[in-house]
Amino acid sequence: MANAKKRKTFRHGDLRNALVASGLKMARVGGPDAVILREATRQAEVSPNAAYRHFASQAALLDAVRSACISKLAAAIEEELGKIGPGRVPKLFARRSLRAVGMGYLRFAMSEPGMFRTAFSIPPSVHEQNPANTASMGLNPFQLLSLALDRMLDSGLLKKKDRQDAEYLAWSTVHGLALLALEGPLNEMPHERVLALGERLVSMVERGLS
Amino acid sequence: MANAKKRKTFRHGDLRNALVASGLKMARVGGPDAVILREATRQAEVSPNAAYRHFASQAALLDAVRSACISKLAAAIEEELGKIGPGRVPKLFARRSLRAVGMGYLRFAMSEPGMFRTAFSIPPSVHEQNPANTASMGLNPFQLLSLALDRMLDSGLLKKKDRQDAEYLAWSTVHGLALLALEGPLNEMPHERVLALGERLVSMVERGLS
DNA sequence: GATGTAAGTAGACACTGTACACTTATATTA
DNA sequence: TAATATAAGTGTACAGTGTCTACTTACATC
Repeated sequence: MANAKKRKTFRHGDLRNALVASGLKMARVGGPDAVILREATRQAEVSPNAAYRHFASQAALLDAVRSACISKLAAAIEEELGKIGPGRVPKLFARRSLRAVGMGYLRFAMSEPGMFRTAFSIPPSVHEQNPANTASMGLNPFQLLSLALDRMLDSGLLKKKDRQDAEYLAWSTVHGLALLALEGPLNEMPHERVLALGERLVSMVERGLS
Repeated sequence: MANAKKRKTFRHGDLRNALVASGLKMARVGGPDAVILREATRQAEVSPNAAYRHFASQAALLDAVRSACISKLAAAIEEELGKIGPGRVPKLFARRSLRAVGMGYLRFAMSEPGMFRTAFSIPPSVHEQNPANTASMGLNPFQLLSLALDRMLDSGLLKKKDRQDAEYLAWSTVHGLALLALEGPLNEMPHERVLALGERLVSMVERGLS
């Protein structure tokens, strides 16, 4: 935890990354409101104002932390996608893709609530292609969802007229459940039950979209 | 805005309500984070610590403000429910009820983002029957949704086996869309378009639930 | 009319973000 | 190599926040 090596040089060397790492740690534990600039500098054993050489404000630091969180989310979804086979039967493949995205999203929300809340705490533009938001496939969570929906379309499970804006409909459902469970009235519901609801939810989307 | 009558008595007389009213005003403009205790006391022309005679902490004040927000949401949903007729045709009535609840919810979120965000900023228990959360029908938003779903069940639109926990599924969808639009990546989407998506979403729920 | 108590005030403290002026050591250049 | 420009640190200070402790005021009650 504590940076073992006491800095002997005047320069820190990697302060920006150190601050983001500390911020991410705080976000993980307490969500966006827990990302506190002074604490980050404290952990880096640096004066508070040193942060201002790398971030214009604590909001800017939080921005960087948020990107890191979104990237972790993308990674979680990718992992879920990776679990399904190569997809010889198109319709099955498409259905499993959609399910993987939805459940990967929910599972991340349940296991990393702080990061999840941070990821969505402040409006980043959907279409902004921030490389920091992606994982190994180079796609952000939204784009991974689009991918799954395209598979639905290609396999004939989704009609062309229903494809438009389907991202938003699907996204709304899992995002809503995640937030109700994390910082909403369902926060006392056990995670397994939330995930079970998630399964029903994804099924509902599958049936309801077309 | 400014309380015209300068208090001549030592006692304020109605400080608790004044603080909640100020808090509500702040929440309306800036969401939960804008509810600032000292500012509330300032508006009431009272010393900061006077608040502590009525609230144990600023979190307690925020709690009261949140309840007020939830109550406003319930009122908005009730209004939407009131617009549909007395319901001679059961299935039509049920469908319209569900739609009214969903769209009332979304419309409130779009027109009163600050209050909406405040309403869901911190976990209140679902089942706690706080009278402060209800409007004229004595039902909180969740219970209004249950009512609509019961109408679906009674009219035969929903099978008994699908009725269980259907609240959570339906709620997730509109809640998710609302938050994506308010403080999520869809915050640049025009409100009319969000509401249009909402219509599709409610249809999806209707088809997907059963 | 004395007195207990609810509702206010006064002052202090730790914590936050951040502005301004300063210093230090590295990088660039003459 | 020596001079210097600059990036990356420090120190001090300030306003704003929530909240603790001790004091005061005036209403209610006996």
